[in-house]
Amino acid sequence: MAKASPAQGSARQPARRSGGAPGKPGKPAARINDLDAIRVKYDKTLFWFRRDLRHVDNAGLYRALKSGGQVYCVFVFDTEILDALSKPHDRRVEFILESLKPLRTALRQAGGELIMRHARARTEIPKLAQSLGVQAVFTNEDYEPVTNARDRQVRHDLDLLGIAFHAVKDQVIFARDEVLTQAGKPFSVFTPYKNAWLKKLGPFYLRPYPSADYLHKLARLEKQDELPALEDLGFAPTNFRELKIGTGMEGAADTLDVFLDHIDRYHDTRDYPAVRGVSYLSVHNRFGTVSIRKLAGLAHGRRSSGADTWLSELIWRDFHFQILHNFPHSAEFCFKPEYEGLQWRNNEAEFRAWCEARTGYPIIDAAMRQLNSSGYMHNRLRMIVASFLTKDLLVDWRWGERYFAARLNDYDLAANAGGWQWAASTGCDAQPYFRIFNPVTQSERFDPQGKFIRRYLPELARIPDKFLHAPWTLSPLEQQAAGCVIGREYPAPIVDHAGARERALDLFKTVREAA
DNA sequence: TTTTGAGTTGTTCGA
DNA sequence: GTCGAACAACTCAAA
Repeated sequence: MAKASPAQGSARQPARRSGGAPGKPGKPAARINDLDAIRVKYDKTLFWFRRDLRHVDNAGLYRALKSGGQVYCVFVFDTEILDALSKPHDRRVEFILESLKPLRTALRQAGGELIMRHARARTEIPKLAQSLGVQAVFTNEDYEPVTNARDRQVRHDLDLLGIAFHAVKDQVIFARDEVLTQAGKPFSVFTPYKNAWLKKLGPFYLRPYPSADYLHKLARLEKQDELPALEDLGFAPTNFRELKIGTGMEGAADTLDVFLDHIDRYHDTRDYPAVRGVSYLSVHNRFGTVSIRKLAGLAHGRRSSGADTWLSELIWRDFHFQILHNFPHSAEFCFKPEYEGLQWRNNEAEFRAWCEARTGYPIIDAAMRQLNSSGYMHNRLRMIVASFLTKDLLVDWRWGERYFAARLNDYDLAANAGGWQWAASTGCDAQPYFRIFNPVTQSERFDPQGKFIRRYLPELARIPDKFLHAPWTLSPLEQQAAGCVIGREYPAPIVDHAGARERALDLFKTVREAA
């Protein structure tokens, strides 16, 4: 790698780069994605871990290590984030804690240390940077409005202290404005975005950042920070341990190994929640315990229909990130403004029934039990329950989005809001409003033997397969025989789908006519 | 500027 | 049971 003097190319020297005026679309600050573009040298830097809990192939950590002498590492349990969670039960806090342990071990084995803080990150980072006497803070960039605002403030406050702030692309292949239409505008339709994404992809973008090769540059610390206990953070244990979710890089690697055995069948098996068809890597993507470059590289190199379909899902992830960045209102408002006029029914009791798995539709209730008991829900089921809430019950997609936000281990604002708006037909590239999932048909098609339903709804164990998807169609006598009387052991359907479908079509029609 | 082709994941109805 | 059409035109992106 060519060594460049700090003076070289000072016009685009990242240390002096401004954060950009908030709200002003203009030209985004340049990002350093180039392995050879590291020009600025520092004596001491601080690397701030966030949703990138790995020391291998970590772009920001690599840049920090290559940029100078000693690198301190910190993880902040950000009270601004933790206080927004519903305490005291949140499996994600446990996932993070468990993933920090091996990360810290790896840093220690290389002679470094992971500084731990439980504080407001936006004030703690400048404070820590100053007390350590570093010249720069490195981190991997985030794409959500709230984290963007936090990072702008950190950048500003560090600037006042004369400390540089470098936010590096790490969690996506292409960020923000890297894939644009020929007119230079962001895509809002997935397929042309995907085509442009694939066209732009080259080995360069899949190359790993060899951060692990430079850990000898980690700064030594006299004092070792203890990991906070769950209770110190204001949380109590959940059933997280029983779930046996692999954590840290090792958990991600194990999960990936299993997936690679069946990735070529992904296209054919991914829609069946009773089958191990999907990757189960979403939580690792969320917390960065695996590198997206590694995943995309594996999928791209595989050349099977299964791998291609899975790569599409990874591209969807980038797509949602860039949509949120370019259309930040879409996290809270309908992407298509005319749909703000929808008169949602928003019946609280029906919403509670949906949350608590009491809708009387087995596939919906089984899915919601999976979510409530594990923090995970199969992708096909996410679509089915989202369609049911927004179309059958006519509950505002934001209610469902917030509920998922509170429960999903892999929750990510960009993908979650995008997915809900897709299901509600209010989003960019959403499904047509008349495409309304039939919960019984979907159940019959994707859980034909009811294996998934029976796993989560033992009260339906003895209902014959044929009737499992719509148990109310069983005669009262047969219900008795199966030990499951509708209205007693299992609720009657909260709504008649055929009628609800007509109701939804009418409602969406009023908006279209008003537009 | 105009034209053209295409658009994640579905359902229902009637022949 | 199988198949095509209707659902609704509309907007995006590229040529």
